[in-house]
Amino acid sequence: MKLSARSRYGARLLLDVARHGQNRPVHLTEVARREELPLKFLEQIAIPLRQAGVLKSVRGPKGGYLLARPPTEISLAEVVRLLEGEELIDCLADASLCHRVGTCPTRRVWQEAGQAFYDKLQSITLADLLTPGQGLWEDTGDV
Amino acid sequence: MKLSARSRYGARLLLDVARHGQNRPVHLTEVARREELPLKFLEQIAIPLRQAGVLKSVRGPKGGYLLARPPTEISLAEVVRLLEGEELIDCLADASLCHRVGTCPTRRVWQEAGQAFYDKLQSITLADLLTPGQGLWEDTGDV
DNA sequence: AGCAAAGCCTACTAAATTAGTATAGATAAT
DNA sequence: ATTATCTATACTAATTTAGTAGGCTTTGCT
Repeated sequence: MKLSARSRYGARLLLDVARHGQNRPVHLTEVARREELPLKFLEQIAIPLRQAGVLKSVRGPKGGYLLARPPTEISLAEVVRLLEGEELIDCLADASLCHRVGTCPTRRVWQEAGQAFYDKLQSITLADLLTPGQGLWEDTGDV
Repeated sequence: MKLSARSRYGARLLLDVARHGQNRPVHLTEVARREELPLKFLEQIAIPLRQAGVLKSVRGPKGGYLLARPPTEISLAEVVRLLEGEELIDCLADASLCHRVGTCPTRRVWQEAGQAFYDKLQSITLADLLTPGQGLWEDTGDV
């Protein structure tokens, strides 16, 4: 149970685009350099984010990526869900995997824990990460 | 990001021991049969649970496992932490993996989300799973 | 028109993790 | 003693994740 590099890199990609894409498209070569992440991997990560309407792209020279929406309207939950593959728990993703579906009391537990995870991410937007120090979410958990 | 079979099986193992280990040790052969799980895998899972004082064992014939504490005092968080390997996020587990540690605003997000996940599991005990339908935690989330 | 800089897409490979098996040993009831 | 059970380590196979490669498409610039 590890958060994948796709999600981690995806968040950093979006953050980088948010920071540098105010007035112009940001190309991935830049992001790869600044964030020290592999370009080809970033290209793969950008695609579902664009398809889902989180990023928008400009093709051709001087092209690149921009946020498709204001950073206040992009939650981390959306990003992780797109990149992580929806379901955290196998026996929830595919009921046929386990014929105990109807009675197994543990399924419910996993479902709730996964929900709690995503609920927390839902409450954090890109904008919160752009202005650290005065964040809305800074006071919610003592870790 | 998937919950591992170890955690899922571990929870079922404990539940089975809780149900059948009232008056006698439960041996893993039984559990394997009832829960349709591989015996050898269960043996591996039982070890850290015993070492952590969640299960206790009786060796020799008529031996088996018992809960080391009442089911009200065994939270799912403890079980998952023992079986899953502590940290959900690589760059939190080992700071040397990323030299941006000091400044990267995303680390904090992952930390909080992981915390939310474990907080939810912390609130659910084995006892809650033993008495479904009137559960303390049944009303907390609408999924 | 044509070159070059970008994104787009698919397929492949390598590394790591997870799931499960095998084998050998320790302990204790009978 | 024998046998049923837990204990421990090492191994293997399957799956997933991370990353690479190559070629295609679009479009600004000259």
